[in-house]
Amino acid sequence: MATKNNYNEVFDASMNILEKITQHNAAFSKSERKVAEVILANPQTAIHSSIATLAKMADVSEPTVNRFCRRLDTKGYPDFKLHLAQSLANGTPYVNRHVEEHDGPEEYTKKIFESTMASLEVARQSVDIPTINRVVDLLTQAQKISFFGLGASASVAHDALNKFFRFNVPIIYFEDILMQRMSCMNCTEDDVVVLISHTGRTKSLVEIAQIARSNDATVVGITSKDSPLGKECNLVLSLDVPEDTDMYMPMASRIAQLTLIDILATGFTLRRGNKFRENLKRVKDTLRGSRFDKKND
Amino acid sequence: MATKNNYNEVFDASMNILEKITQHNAAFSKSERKVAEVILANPQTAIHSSIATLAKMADVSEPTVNRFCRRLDTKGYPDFKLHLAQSLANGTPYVNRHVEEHDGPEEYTKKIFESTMASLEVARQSVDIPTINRVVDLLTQAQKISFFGLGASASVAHDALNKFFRFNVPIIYFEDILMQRMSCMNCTEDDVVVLISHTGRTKSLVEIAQIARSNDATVVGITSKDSPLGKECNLVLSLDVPEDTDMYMPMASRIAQLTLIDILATGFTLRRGNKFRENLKRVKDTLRGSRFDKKND
DNA sequence: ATTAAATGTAGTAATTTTACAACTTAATAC
DNA sequence: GTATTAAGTTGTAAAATTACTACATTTAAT
Repeated sequence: MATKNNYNEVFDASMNILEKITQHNAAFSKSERKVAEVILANPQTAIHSSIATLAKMADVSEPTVNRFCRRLDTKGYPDFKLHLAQSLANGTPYVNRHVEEHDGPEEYTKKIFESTMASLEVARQSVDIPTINRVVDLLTQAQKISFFGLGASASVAHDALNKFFRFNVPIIYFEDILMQRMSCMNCTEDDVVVLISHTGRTKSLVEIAQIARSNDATVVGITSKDSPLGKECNLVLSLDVPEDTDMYMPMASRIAQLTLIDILATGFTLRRGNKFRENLKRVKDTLRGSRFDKKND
Repeated sequence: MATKNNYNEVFDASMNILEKITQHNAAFSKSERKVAEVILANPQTAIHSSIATLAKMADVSEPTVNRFCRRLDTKGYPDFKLHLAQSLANGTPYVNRHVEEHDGPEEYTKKIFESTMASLEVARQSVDIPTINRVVDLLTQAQKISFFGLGASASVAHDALNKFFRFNVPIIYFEDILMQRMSCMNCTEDDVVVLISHTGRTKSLVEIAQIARSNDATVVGITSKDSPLGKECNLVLSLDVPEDTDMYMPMASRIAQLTLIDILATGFTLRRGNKFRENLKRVKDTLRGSRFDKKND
């Protein structure tokens, strides 16, 4: 029981207290709302104030502030301050992170960095570790690995090619739909096909999944679990990243997918051990010839 | 002088307290080190403990804990707890983020996500906003935009193609070195060439920069400022992301580059205004035909 | 052996929390 | 419509917890 509570505590800590305050607003009493306003107006001041100062600022009594804290599932005022401090630490994630029309370069740069980091955090929490482990297992045992994606996900597949190519394993990558199909028709049961699609609704990718499976290949989907593509896959690595629909471009999901590729590549090298690490180093060294030496410029 | 102190305070605040503890280790006294150990061993417990409990855990007296806090430039124990809470909120960035040989899937997944987020934070702080603004300016006025990269940066260029293609502006993208060269020979002064390279030492890319400039095109480098490539560019967008050399693969830098592409694309649409937004929506709508409808599955 | 630094003890000050009383509001009966 | 009561809200004052200060003691260094 103590463990369970502890877990919940951690979970709550990851949730933003400031958002919680705004959401909880209706359930507050008149005086509690006064406290909420003062805190939301200047959270930075709040964490450096004592309960007495804050009570004065909100023009309420000290116990009211205390009751306010408890209503938000904190142990009391000091605990509330701790939660508040954590919320403020995460690059002010309570403010609107969506880019707006009148935003200048400073604003949109900040917002995009922050929303990207936020979606990585979400992705991290949603990703299923056992599945990652199984996929790494499959990849290390595969005789041939294919990476296919279309549109924005094509560049993710491209990146996967770049990474896995260094492992000295046969890697297949095509942008062309027909080539992808033909390649899958030649699959065997020792092959792994990784299909990348944020929505999981791209028709030709779903078809490719079917072709690959009918040839006994193992199909891994980096896509949404309940999508048509997801249903056709042997294993699905899903990333619950809320997509920024404002911009009509997949941004956050693609970064999360790339990070997942990094993770798979890392898992791959770790599984293969030191011998393979040396191989990586050798591949890197061969690139030297095409580069300017660091010391000669 | 007051300003300078203020700046340092801001700097210190943004700096992780846990890292500060480890770095400061030499300056601690014997008992203070005991306190440091207890906190580093279990920071989550520390923020929920009173000064008395913590003192007992470290087997020292309460004032020692208090002195320990002050030595780290905090006002006292409660203030220290606030800083500690903030540090823990940022995805525990104090722990060793480098993947190690014996790491299991849970560990390396966590570490890669965290190090990716951390490098985005570093990138965000290092990026030069006025340069971004100028690059967006150039891109909106360009008659033709080219994106070139090699190796790992090729997929970044690929991604840029995907994004900017939707803007209905002539976009050039080649993976082939010779095609890149030929393309640059046909440049005019209204063209913008964006070259992507983490190291900035890839010979053929430097040559391409020279060719493009000799044809009066504007060359933008997403690369390191002092690199051979950087020196050949009209404008350089540098991202000071410390690369993970352990894995012999560029990971963090590429994510930062992609985020930068997102930012440029966003800046581009914002500059072009609403008329262009509609165009984006149109491009997105045409994709519908190749997709399974969300309601029909 | 002397001095400076480090650590702990005990008392004090600050802060938070609790218990209870006063007040407000809303609902029901008259 | 007014009185009555009950539930909920807010504040006061005292208790409990927590953190801090001054000073004494110990430890280490020269």
